[in-house]
Amino acid sequence: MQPPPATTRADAVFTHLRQRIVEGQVATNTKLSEPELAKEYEISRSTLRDALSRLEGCGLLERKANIGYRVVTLSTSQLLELFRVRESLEGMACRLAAENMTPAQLMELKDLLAQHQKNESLQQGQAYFQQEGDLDFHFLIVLGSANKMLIRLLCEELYYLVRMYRYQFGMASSRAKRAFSEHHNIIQAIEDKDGELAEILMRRHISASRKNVEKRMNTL
Amino acid sequence: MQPPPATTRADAVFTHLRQRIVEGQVATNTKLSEPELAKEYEISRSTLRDALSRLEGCGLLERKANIGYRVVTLSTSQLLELFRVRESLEGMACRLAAENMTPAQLMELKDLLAQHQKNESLQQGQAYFQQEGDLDFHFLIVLGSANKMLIRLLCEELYYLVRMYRYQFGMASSRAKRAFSEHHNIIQAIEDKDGELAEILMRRHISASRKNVEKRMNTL
DNA sequence: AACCCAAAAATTGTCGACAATAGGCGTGTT
DNA sequence: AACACGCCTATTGTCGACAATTTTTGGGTT
Repeated sequence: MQPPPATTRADAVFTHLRQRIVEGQVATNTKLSEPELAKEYEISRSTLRDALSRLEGCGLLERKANIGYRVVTLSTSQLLELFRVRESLEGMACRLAAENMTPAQLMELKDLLAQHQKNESLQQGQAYFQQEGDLDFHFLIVLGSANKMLIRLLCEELYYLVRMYRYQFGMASSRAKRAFSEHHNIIQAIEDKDGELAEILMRRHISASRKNVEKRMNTL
Repeated sequence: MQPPPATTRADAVFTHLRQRIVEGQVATNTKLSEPELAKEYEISRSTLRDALSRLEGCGLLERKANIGYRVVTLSTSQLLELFRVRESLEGMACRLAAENMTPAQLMELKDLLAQHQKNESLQQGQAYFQQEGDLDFHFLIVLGSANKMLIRLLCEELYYLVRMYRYQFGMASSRAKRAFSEHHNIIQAIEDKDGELAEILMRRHISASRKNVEKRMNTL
């Protein structure tokens, strides 16, 4: 079930660079020098460019003709834009998950929630794990939608951006407790096969996150 | 306001190939031979690969390591998946358009509708123009959302797929008249700055299209 | 000192060739 | 005849070098 261990050099560099960018080891808005990066990875520029073009496809890099690649900038306004996109897409994903999720997938989802509850009762301050766990939760629901296009858009494109924002803005969630209970209600709606409600709850869940960020932004 | 006339060779080939694929001149599910295509366009494989990787980013090509690029297959199930994605994304875009559209953009949108009305009253059977016109309508609304991420997802990725399906499945719309009136109501909601209603109407509009396709599929 | 212009340096775009992998073909065995 | 194995061919992955464009640098003028 693991992703195959990078059959090609470009693939390995792609994966590695993606992690570096997401974790902020390559600062946002940095212009990438192809000769420099190629030398660093000890590959040719062709191979590197292959990797870079894929990163562009993930929305992590931007490219201008005759100028080069640049790491995307994470502005607060774009973060809010991302929330809007997630609200709509994940809302739909949740509706479809309620209709299409297999019992095995649902069980996995409930296990994850139970695990979160344990973790939460053990340690309150582990914002990092909670955040990754939150993303796992959303991930499983998207997979449950059984809509390949939705899965590709969210899991292979937008979620890397989401992780990038979380790493760099590090929003320790004061919302953790409430978010957990929202997760619980969402699962209940899915279990009841109530797609309409599931969508509404997911949209509110993400919208509440967005408003939380907006509020935090305004106080700065 | 035109897109700049393809600064680079790869860009020109990208644009040209994209049109060929969208219009079905390169059949779906075709495996692309890099040497062959490079020879046809009289460019090197490197340049071609640059163009191909961008087409992959548009969702028009799929790539497997050590095997190559292949034109995506358009199945009816994937068409229905695409409708679901559009329903959620364009619903959100329409809500945001109601909030953010500039008066100039709104006027442009109303002009487009008026033009459609003239065309429709003149010639009924011009399904092709009606379809492109329909896409223009949706296009303008997405632009009005003022959400760059939404605009990129819809206008630079999904709409090429939409056009591809329309070319190949050629669904002459028996829904044209109703769709037109739905467009009218959507504009009204936007003009009233009623984002909530605008979203609902757009979702219904796309959902109705989806159901129309589903119905047609079942009769085959 | 600020500005503009030209030459130089560096970077991206493009090319053709070699290496590694996948697919097809023929042979041999059961 | 069907299947398995190994070779051969074709395609993709990777490389280094050249061409075109951009950026920097330096000098000259106002």
